[in-house]
Amino acid sequence: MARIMDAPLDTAESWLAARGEKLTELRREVLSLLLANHGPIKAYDLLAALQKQRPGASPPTVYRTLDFLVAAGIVHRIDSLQSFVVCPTFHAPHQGVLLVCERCHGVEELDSPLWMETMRRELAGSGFAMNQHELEIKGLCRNCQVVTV
Amino acid sequence: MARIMDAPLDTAESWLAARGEKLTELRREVLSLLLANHGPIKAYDLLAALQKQRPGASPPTVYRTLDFLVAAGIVHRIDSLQSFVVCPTFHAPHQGVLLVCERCHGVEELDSPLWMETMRRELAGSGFAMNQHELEIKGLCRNCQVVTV
DNA sequence: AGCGTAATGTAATGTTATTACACCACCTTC
DNA sequence: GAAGGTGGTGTAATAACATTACATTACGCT
Ligand SMILES: [Zn+2]
Ligand SMILES: [Zn+2]
Ligand SMILES: [Zn+2]
Ligand SMILES: [Zn+2]
Repeated sequence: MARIMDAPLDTAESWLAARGEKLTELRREVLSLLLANHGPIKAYDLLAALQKQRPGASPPTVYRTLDFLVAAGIVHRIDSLQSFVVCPTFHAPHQGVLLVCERCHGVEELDSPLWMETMRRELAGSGFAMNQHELEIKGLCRNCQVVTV
Repeated sequence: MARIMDAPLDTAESWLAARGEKLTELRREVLSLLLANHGPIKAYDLLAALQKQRPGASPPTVYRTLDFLVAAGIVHRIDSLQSFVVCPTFHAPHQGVLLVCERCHGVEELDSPLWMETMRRELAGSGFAMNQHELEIKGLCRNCQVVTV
């Protein structure tokens, strides 16, 4: 059961262990649901899914777990969608750019440290210290550019 | 009274007229409050301010007006702060980058079309059509870099 | 066993945003 | 100048998103 999800979960477990933290049963369930969703999910949708297997789950249950996973770098919060998505490369140091489609609400993560470094330098010139971990760019994904509707 | 605010309001009026839209009394009051605030303001804080001079104001009053002003390009919504800020250069075509300080929640708008064009091109390479009007970058402003607290 | 900290449960509340429908002002057309 | 359409606003209710505060449990350590 859920065999296909084991690898990322195990990776998360080691990743957390290296930080002195634990992937508890609750966290495992939440992360599993996040992975199963493919793409960003809203906190309350996640809560609804979680409640199917853990009836007592409440908003704090899911928000606490999300906060933890976000702090650990395993999950990213997408401000423009008020949603959460698993980072595809959380186990490796990276400077991801989150490409958020304004039409289908899909999110793609592009790792381009070189590009980020350029931006960082440009902005430093105007006295602003960019946070290199969570850059969110809105636009249209490849699919959504075609359809105008 | 409010003499200093007249110029931007008048500019907004002409700008809207050119689009076939009107700066009604309500919209004028809301925009005036936004201008008076300097920096981003939350919808419900704006509502509270508005209610002082317009007791019947309710959430739809302010959200409708904000939606209108955002659509007209006069106001920007800051996703990461769930706040709204007047665009300092709405009357001129521009491609602003919103530099959002994660500590003091200040927002600075940097107009750098050249830089934006570079980004647009880079991203187009990966099939993503960036929205050039609302790029939001998180980080620390000049003041907040000093203090670590 | 006794203690301290991390994790979770639970109830209530706070904050942000939308829906639905009523009403009015204004403009156009007949 | 009545009828009808549109845009703008009023009002009530509710939905959606997030946090606080406190109780309880799990678990490693002495
Ligand atoms: Zn990532
Ligand atoms: Zn899309
Ligand atoms: Zn602007
Ligand atoms: Zn600052």
